[in-house]
Amino acid sequence: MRSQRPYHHGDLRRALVAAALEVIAADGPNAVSLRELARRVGVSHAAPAHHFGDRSGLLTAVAVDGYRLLVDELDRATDLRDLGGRYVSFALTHPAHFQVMFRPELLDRDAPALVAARAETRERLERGIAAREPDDPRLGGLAAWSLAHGLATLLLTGNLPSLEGSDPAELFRAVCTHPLLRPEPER
Amino acid sequence: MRSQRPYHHGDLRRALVAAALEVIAADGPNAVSLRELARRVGVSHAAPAHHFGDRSGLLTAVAVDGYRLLVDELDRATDLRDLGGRYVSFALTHPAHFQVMFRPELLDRDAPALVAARAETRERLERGIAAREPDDPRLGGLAAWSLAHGLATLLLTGNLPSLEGSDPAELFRAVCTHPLLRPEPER
DNA sequence: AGCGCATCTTGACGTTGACAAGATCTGGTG
DNA sequence: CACCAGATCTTGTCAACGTCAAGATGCGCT
Repeated sequence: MRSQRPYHHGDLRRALVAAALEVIAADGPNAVSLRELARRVGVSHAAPAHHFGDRSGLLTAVAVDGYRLLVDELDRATDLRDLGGRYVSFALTHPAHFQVMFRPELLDRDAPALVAARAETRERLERGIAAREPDDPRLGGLAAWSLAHGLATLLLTGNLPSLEGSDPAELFRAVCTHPLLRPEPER
Repeated sequence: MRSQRPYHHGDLRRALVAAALEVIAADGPNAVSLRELARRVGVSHAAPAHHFGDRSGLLTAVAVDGYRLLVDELDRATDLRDLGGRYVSFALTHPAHFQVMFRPELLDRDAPALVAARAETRERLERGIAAREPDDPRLGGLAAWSLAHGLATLLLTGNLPSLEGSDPAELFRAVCTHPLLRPEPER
């Protein structure tokens, strides 16, 4: 935040990620342009390339950042239902991160930092499931994750306009409890 | 499929949508370039603009196409669980359509054809819910839609590699029945 | 036969991602 | 303290893209 910009920005990498998050939150990930981010931050058009290689490198950094935040959030969960609530809540408080995290074609799929961050997240989810459903965590995990992820995605894509203002965690809890998801009665 | 291309293509609109679907299925929606589609189809670089206006117009046409196909599929459903199964199944057999349908920032949100197609789809979903849960279809619908949509999305984004080959409808049925989603016992 | 309009082409402009080569600064070694 | 190696950033360039404007072509209706 200096009036005269020195030759070295000092914290360019972080600044670019922050700028990218703003753009994504406003207009989605495809609106992200390396050149415009550079302009916003006040560096030359090719400066971002040095830190991220290319566009997908930048978005990968955003995704990694997101996975780290999500892990922090999930670590605070007390039980499985709370875990799901926090998952949905994270998606809505960090929509830019969440979108990028689940758009693999935008990312460097095999970047070590990304696979590590993803593995860490998955471990948290599996741990939450295993605590509740020790016998067959696979199917249970799938059910819980699908429900939370679907709710989050539908909310984020504007498909549930009537629920726009609701508390996401509360919503997940309600949906989770709904009798509809119980096994169908024999007919 | 003629050796000499006449001045008028004859079915350019449909051909462009088909080409777009190929590209999307291969590399995602951002990989769609009007110029490359034109090249594939054998017309000049500005021909697509006449039919779709701009890029988002083309993708909107793809989305509308997708909603129509989805409606056709959902109309075949016998009960609610079948409806969900068909939803997930559609997502995996028409991944290109599905992706675009749920990426609002790529579309002309208010295009009449789009809002009509979307309304028609939503009506099918609500009808399926109301048949099972006549009292409070809102929450039940949310639960079922979230579960189906989440499962579909996780499968499509490669987050469930171990389930890659499975039958989607079968998966939905299993997930739907899983006791995890029953109300938690009092503690 | 001929006209109007939808369809398609050609050409141009500004923007972007990516690459290459050079400028500037920083931290550590002598 | 002098100085160098490498990290950081700039400048210049290229092909590709979306979009617009203006012109060419041919279909179908009268």
